[in-house]
Amino acid sequence: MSSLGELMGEYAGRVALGRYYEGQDCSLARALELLGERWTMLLVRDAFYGVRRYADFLAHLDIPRAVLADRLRTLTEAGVLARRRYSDSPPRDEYVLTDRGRELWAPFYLLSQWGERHLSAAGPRRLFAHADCGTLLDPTGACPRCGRLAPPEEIEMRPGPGQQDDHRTDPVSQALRRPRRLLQPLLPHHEPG
Amino acid sequence: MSSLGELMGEYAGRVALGRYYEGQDCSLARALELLGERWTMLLVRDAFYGVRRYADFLAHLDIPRAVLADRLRTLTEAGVLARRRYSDSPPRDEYVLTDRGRELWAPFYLLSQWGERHLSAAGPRRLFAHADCGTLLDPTGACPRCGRLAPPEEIEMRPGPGQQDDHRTDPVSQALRRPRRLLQPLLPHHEPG
DNA sequence: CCTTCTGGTTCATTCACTGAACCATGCGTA
DNA sequence: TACGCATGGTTCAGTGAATGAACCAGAAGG
Repeated sequence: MSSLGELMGEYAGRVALGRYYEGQDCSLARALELLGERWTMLLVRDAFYGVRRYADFLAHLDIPRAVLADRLRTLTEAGVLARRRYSDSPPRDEYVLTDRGRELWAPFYLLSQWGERHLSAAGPRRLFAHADCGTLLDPTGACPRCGRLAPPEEIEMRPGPGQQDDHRTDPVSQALRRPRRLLQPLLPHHEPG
Repeated sequence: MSSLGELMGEYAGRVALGRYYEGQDCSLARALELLGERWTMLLVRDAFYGVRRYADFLAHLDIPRAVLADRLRTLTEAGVLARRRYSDSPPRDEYVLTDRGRELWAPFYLLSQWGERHLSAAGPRRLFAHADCGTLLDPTGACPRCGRLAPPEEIEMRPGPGQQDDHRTDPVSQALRRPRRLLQPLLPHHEPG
């Protein structure tokens, strides 16, 4: 349906509706053609939280199956996610963030913090701390103690005071309410790669 | 059609399709309900570039008029943009970023830089420099010389080597190809209040 | 009175998302 | 061998949102 080559190449006059911003010669428009469709950013967010499997995305997002399959395909073709086999005897694949995908942490964190400040009635639902030293990150995503931006691998997510607003009962949501390191697989179902 | 109150309040079971992510108890989902619709983020980007008037957004974005009117209404109700009268004798209004809107600079800049690194074939189309000292910003949006994040008011935008890929001929695009301070009105049409 | 500028609204068409049903593979076990 | 089930999809009719062209209205200006 869509490939990175198509995304980076010439597509003058080809598609007029939907995901493309043809006339916009702008890198933000390019990023939004990939990430700006409905559900896509939430899917990447879940990947940071450790969700890796089709069924787990489905349980946590209430996303239509067809849309989920399409988004996983698009993000994989764009090199944001990688599809990886973690089991052979039942053949099972998982989707994990690539380096390119992990670089999205900072913009996602900042956008989320903006939403927290301006659109959330209760307090923060999730808190993010630098796992190495236990210090809560500042609104820019930096660790105040270490004085540098914390990469997602070093971040621990904890429930915050607004967590009570989370009414979801699926197993994925329950797992995500416990303190956990970002990018770590959600459940000890398997030992990846 | 939508208000900030509606956005922040309870809307359990009310809307199932379109812009809302009902089941998602997450501040990123809240932010995306407001900003994640088609065209909305590009509109905010243009506001950072100094675009303020309906006709100028229209000329620069090739956005359907009905969608533009809807997005301006939604962003204004959410307090991201403010509608301001800048002329009485022909009554004219403009849309300017509020404090809340200007806080979106950092996430937008980071997302745009990500797109620049991974989805743009040519070099950067636009360069951003700290106007006070003339130094180019680093990929996090900080001024390497001053050692701090540059707020949008202090940023100058200049054409970069990838600028040649910009084929737009409308007056707004032409104005945006010249070096300019962010948030400053696009054309000296008027002296805003 | 006629035209232009600006900032919209209306509406038929087209496209994307939704949700429910269905399908295929590969175990596990009886 | 059959049955059941977990996983990861595809198909498709129905719905809602985006598109784009046409139309509209207020206020100058000539």
